[in-house]
Amino acid sequence: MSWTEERIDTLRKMWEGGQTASQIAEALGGVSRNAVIGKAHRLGLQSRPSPVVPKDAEAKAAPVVAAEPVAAPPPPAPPEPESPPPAPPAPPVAAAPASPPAMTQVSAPKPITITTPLEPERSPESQRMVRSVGPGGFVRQAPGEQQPPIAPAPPRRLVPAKPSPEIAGKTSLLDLSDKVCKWPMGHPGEADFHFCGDKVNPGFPYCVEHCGHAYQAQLPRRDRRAAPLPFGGPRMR
DNA sequence: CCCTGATTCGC
DNA sequence: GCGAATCAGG
Repeated sequence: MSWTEERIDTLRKMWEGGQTASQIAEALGGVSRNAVIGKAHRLGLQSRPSPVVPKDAEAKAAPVVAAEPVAAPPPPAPPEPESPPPAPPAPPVAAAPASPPAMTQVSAPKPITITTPLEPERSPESQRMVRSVGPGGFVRQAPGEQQPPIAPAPPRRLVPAKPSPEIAGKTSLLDLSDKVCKWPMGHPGEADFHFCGDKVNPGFPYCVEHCGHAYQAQLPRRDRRAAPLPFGGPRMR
Protein backbone atom coordinates (compact mmCIF):
# COMPACT_ATOMS: atom_id res chain seq x y z
CA MET A 1 0.00 0.00 0.00
CA SER A 2 1.24 3.44 -0.86
CA TRP A 3 0.55 6.75 0.74
CA THR A 4 -1.86 8.33 -1.64
CA GLU A 5 -3.17 11.82 -1.14
CA GLU A 6 -6.34 10.52 0.34
CA ARG A 7 -4.71 8.13 2.71
CA ILE A 8 -2.37 10.81 3.93
CA ASP A 9 -5.30 13.08 4.39
CA THR A 10 -7.15 10.50 6.40
CA LEU A 11 -4.07 9.84 8.46
CA ARG A 12 -3.60 13.51 9.17
CA LYS A 13 -7.18 14.05 10.17
CA MET A 14 -7.36 11.05 12.41
CA TRP A 15 -4.02 11.82 14.00
CA GLU A 16 -5.04 15.37 14.71
CA GLY A 17 -8.38 14.09 15.90
CA GLY A 18 -6.64 12.13 18.57
CA GLN A 19 -7.12 8.67 17.15
CA THR A 20 -4.44 6.22 18.13
CA ALA A 21 -1.97 4.98 15.58
CA SER A 22 -3.53 1.55 15.81
CA GLN A 23 -6.97 2.87 15.03
CA ILE A 24 -5.67 4.84 12.13
CA ALA A 25 -3.78 1.89 10.77
CA GLU A 26 -6.85 -0.25 11.03
CA ALA A 27 -9.04 2.30 9.35
CA LEU A 28 -6.62 2.79 6.52
CA GLY A 29 -5.92 -0.86 6.11
CA GLY A 30 -2.80 -2.37 4.67
CA VAL A 31 -0.49 -0.57 7.06
CA SER A 32 0.80 -1.23 10.50
CA ARG A 33 0.56 1.18 13.35
CA ASN A 34 4.31 1.60 13.06
CA ALA A 35 3.85 2.71 9.50
CA VAL A 36 1.27 5.19 10.63
CA ILE A 37 3.49 6.59 13.34
CA GLY A 38 6.42 6.76 11.01
CA LYS A 39 4.42 8.52 8.39
CA ALA A 40 2.91 10.89 10.87
CA HIS A 41 6.32 11.96 11.98
CA ARG A 42 7.59 12.30 8.49
CA LEU A 43 4.62 14.51 7.77
CA GLY A 44 5.70 16.64 10.66
CA LEU A 45 2.49 16.04 12.54
CA GLN A 46 2.54 17.17 16.08
CA SER A 47 3.85 14.73 18.59
CA ARG A 48 1.43 13.29 20.99
CA PRO A 49 2.14 12.65 24.60
CA SER A 50 4.17 9.53 24.55
CA PRO A 51 4.20 7.13 27.43
CA VAL A 52 7.92 7.07 27.00
CA VAL A 53 9.98 9.95 28.20
CA PRO A 54 12.98 10.57 25.95
CA LYS A 55 15.67 10.39 28.58
CA ASP A 56 16.52 12.76 31.39
CA ALA A 57 13.48 14.89 32.02
CA GLU A 58 15.45 18.11 32.02
CA ALA A 59 15.11 19.63 35.51
CA LYS A 60 18.07 21.28 37.21
CA ALA A 61 16.44 24.65 36.72
CA ALA A 62 15.92 25.88 40.26
CA PRO A 63 17.99 23.94 42.77
CA VAL A 64 21.26 25.31 41.56
CA VAL A 65 20.90 28.41 43.69
CA ALA A 66 20.82 26.72 47.04
CA ALA A 67 23.86 24.59 47.43
CA GLU A 68 27.29 26.03 47.00
CA PRO A 69 29.01 25.47 50.30
CA VAL A 70 32.64 26.29 49.79
CA ALA A 71 33.81 26.31 46.29
CA ALA A 72 33.77 29.79 44.95
CA PRO A 73 31.95 29.80 41.67
CA PRO A 74 34.12 30.80 38.77
CA PRO A 75 33.70 34.40 37.73
CA PRO A 76 30.72 34.68 35.49
CA ALA A 77 31.72 34.77 31.90
CA PRO A 78 31.02 38.05 30.17
CA PRO A 79 27.61 37.61 28.64
CA GLU A 80 27.40 37.58 24.92
CA PRO A 81 26.05 40.87 23.67
CA GLU A 82 23.71 38.99 21.42
CA SER A 83 22.20 36.58 23.91
CA PRO A 84 19.88 37.65 26.69
CA PRO A 85 20.97 36.68 30.21
CA PRO A 86 19.34 33.62 31.71
CA ALA A 87 16.14 34.31 33.56
CA PRO A 88 16.62 34.61 37.30
CA PRO A 89 15.08 31.88 39.41
CA ALA A 90 11.48 32.38 40.38
CA PRO A 91 10.85 34.20 43.65
CA PRO A 92 10.50 31.84 46.60
CA VAL A 93 6.77 31.91 46.93
CA ALA A 94 5.51 31.65 43.47
CA ALA A 95 7.60 28.67 44.03
CA ALA A 96 7.85 26.51 41.15
CA PRO A 97 5.77 23.44 40.97
CA ALA A 98 8.28 20.68 41.18
CA SER A 99 8.00 19.84 37.53
CA PRO A 100 7.42 22.48 34.94
CA PRO A 101 4.65 21.63 32.52
CA ALA A 102 6.31 19.56 29.91
CA MET A 103 3.41 19.90 27.59
CA THR A 104 3.74 22.55 25.01
CA GLN A 105 0.88 24.42 23.46
CA VAL A 106 -2.81 24.58 24.18
CA SER A 107 -2.97 26.80 27.21
CA ALA A 108 -0.33 28.85 28.83
CA PRO A 109 -0.22 28.28 32.54
CA LYS A 110 -1.96 31.10 34.25
CA PRO A 111 -0.05 32.88 36.93
CA ILE A 112 -1.41 31.94 40.27
CA THR A 113 -3.53 34.73 41.58
CA ILE A 114 -4.04 34.92 45.25
CA THR A 115 -7.63 35.10 46.27
CA THR A 116 -7.68 34.99 49.96
CA PRO A 117 -9.99 32.13 50.89
CA LEU A 118 -8.77 29.85 48.19
CA GLU A 119 -11.12 27.17 49.33
CA PRO A 120 -13.55 28.13 52.04
CA GLU A 121 -13.82 24.66 53.51
CA ARG A 122 -10.22 23.86 53.90
CA SER A 123 -8.20 24.86 56.85
CA PRO A 124 -10.12 27.59 58.64
CA GLU A 125 -6.95 28.30 60.52
CA SER A 126 -5.23 29.70 57.54
CA GLN A 127 -7.99 32.13 56.85
CA ARG A 128 -7.29 33.76 60.13
CA MET A 129 -3.63 33.79 59.47
CA VAL A 130 -2.03 37.10 58.76
CA ARG A 131 -0.31 37.21 55.48
CA SER A 132 2.18 39.79 54.49
CA VAL A 133 2.80 40.68 50.96
CA GLY A 134 6.27 41.00 49.67
CA PRO A 135 7.62 43.64 47.36
CA GLY A 136 7.00 41.54 44.31
CA GLY A 137 3.40 41.15 45.23
CA PHE A 138 3.85 37.60 46.39
CA VAL A 139 2.48 36.34 49.63
CA ARG A 140 4.89 35.35 52.28
CA GLN A 141 4.31 31.99 53.78
CA ALA A 142 4.00 31.63 57.48
CA PRO A 143 6.47 29.18 58.95
CA GLY A 144 5.27 25.65 58.61
CA GLU A 145 2.61 26.62 56.18
CA GLN A 146 2.40 24.22 53.37
CA GLN A 147 2.54 25.32 49.81
CA PRO A 148 -1.01 25.54 48.52
CA PRO A 149 -1.87 22.98 45.92
CA ILE A 150 -0.90 24.02 42.50
CA ALA A 151 -3.55 24.63 39.97
CA PRO A 152 -4.56 21.41 38.24
CA ALA A 153 -3.29 20.99 34.77
CA PRO A 154 -5.72 22.09 32.12
CA PRO A 155 -7.20 19.50 29.81
CA ARG A 156 -4.49 18.31 27.59
CA ARG A 157 -6.04 18.60 24.22
CA LEU A 158 -9.32 19.39 22.69
CA VAL A 159 -10.96 16.79 20.62
CA PRO A 160 -12.77 18.32 17.70
CA ALA A 161 -16.46 18.15 18.22
CA LYS A 162 -17.67 15.43 16.00
CA PRO A 163 -21.40 15.78 15.91
CA SER A 164 -22.32 17.99 13.05
CA PRO A 165 -25.66 18.08 11.34
CA GLU A 166 -24.29 16.43 8.26
CA ILE A 167 -22.71 13.60 10.12
CA ALA A 168 -25.47 12.89 12.58
CA GLY A 169 -26.27 9.23 12.62
CA LYS A 170 -23.42 8.40 10.34
CA THR A 171 -20.49 6.21 11.16
CA SER A 172 -17.65 8.53 11.98
CA LEU A 173 -14.03 7.76 12.59
CA LEU A 174 -14.78 7.43 16.23
CA ASP A 175 -17.32 4.77 15.56
CA LEU A 176 -15.03 2.48 13.68
CA SER A 177 -14.32 -0.94 15.10
CA ASP A 178 -13.59 -4.43 13.93
CA LYS A 179 -17.28 -5.01 13.66
CA VAL A 180 -18.25 -2.35 11.20
CA CYS A 181 -17.47 -1.72 7.58
CA LYS A 182 -14.75 0.85 7.14
CA TRP A 183 -15.58 1.66 3.57
CA PRO A 184 -15.31 5.42 3.26
CA MET A 185 -18.34 7.30 2.02
CA GLY A 186 -17.35 10.51 0.37
CA HIS A 187 -13.93 11.99 0.87
CA PRO A 188 -11.99 12.95 3.94
CA GLY A 189 -12.36 16.61 4.58
CA GLU A 190 -15.87 16.83 3.35
CA ALA A 191 -18.43 17.75 5.91
CA ASP A 192 -20.39 14.55 5.55
CA PHE A 193 -17.47 12.20 5.18
CA HIS A 194 -18.22 9.04 7.04
CA PHE A 195 -17.88 5.30 6.85
CA CYS A 196 -20.26 2.62 5.73
CA GLY A 197 -20.70 1.18 9.18
CA ASP A 198 -22.56 -1.96 8.18
CA LYS A 199 -21.71 -5.24 9.79
CA VAL A 200 -18.47 -6.52 8.35
CA ASN A 201 -18.02 -9.57 6.26
CA PRO A 202 -16.27 -11.64 8.92
CA GLY A 203 -12.55 -11.55 8.45
CA PHE A 204 -12.65 -8.46 6.29
CA PRO A 205 -12.64 -4.78 7.07
CA TYR A 206 -15.68 -4.16 4.91
CA CYS A 207 -19.21 -5.37 4.67
CA VAL A 208 -20.03 -7.94 2.05
CA GLU A 209 -21.14 -5.37 -0.44
CA HIS A 210 -18.02 -3.27 -0.14
CA CYS A 211 -15.82 -6.33 -0.20
CA GLY A 212 -17.27 -6.64 -3.65
CA HIS A 213 -15.72 -3.30 -4.48
CA ALA A 214 -12.51 -3.79 -2.61
CA TYR A 215 -11.58 -7.25 -3.79
CA GLN A 216 -12.01 -7.79 -7.46
CA ALA A 217 -10.28 -10.81 -8.76
CA GLN A 218 -8.58 -10.27 -12.03
CA LEU A 219 -9.86 -13.11 -14.13
CA PRO A 220 -9.75 -14.00 -17.76
CA ARG A 221 -12.55 -12.26 -19.55
CA ARG A 222 -14.36 -15.36 -20.50
CA ASP A 223 -14.52 -16.40 -16.86
CA ARG A 224 -15.58 -13.06 -15.52
CA ARG A 225 -19.04 -14.06 -14.52
CA ALA A 226 -18.56 -17.53 -13.28
CA ALA A 227 -15.69 -17.62 -10.85
CA PRO A 228 -16.59 -17.39 -7.18
CA LEU A 229 -14.95 -14.59 -5.32
CA PRO A 230 -12.50 -15.48 -2.59
CA PHE A 231 -14.43 -13.69 0.08
CA GLY A 232 -17.80 -15.09 -0.81
CA GLY A 233 -19.29 -11.80 -1.76
CA PRO A 234 -22.65 -11.58 -3.44
CA ARG A 235 -21.76 -10.73 -6.98
CA MET A 236 -19.65 -8.50 -9.07
CA ARG A 237 -20.57 -5.84 -11.43
C1' DC B 1 0.43 -9.62 29.24
C1' DC B 2 -1.95 -5.74 26.85
C1' DC B 3 -1.73 -0.99 25.14
C1' DT B 4 0.68 3.49 23.74
C1' DG B 5 4.12 6.65 20.76
C1' DA B 6 9.25 7.52 19.64
C1' DT B 7 13.31 6.26 17.57
C1' DT B 8 16.50 3.70 14.85
C1' DC B 9 18.16 1.97 10.80
C1' DG B 10 18.31 -1.21 6.77
C1' DC B 11 16.05 -1.16 2.71
C1' DG C 1 10.51 7.67 1.99
C1' DC C 2 9.18 3.60 4.17
C1' DG C 3 8.19 0.59 8.10
C1' DA C 4 9.80 -3.45 11.14
C1' DA C 5 12.25 -3.80 15.16
C1' DT C 6 13.04 -2.04 19.26
C1' DC C 7 12.46 0.70 23.29
C1' DA C 8 10.08 2.24 27.32
C1' DG C 9 6.07 3.97 30.07
C1' DG C 10 1.13 3.06 31.43
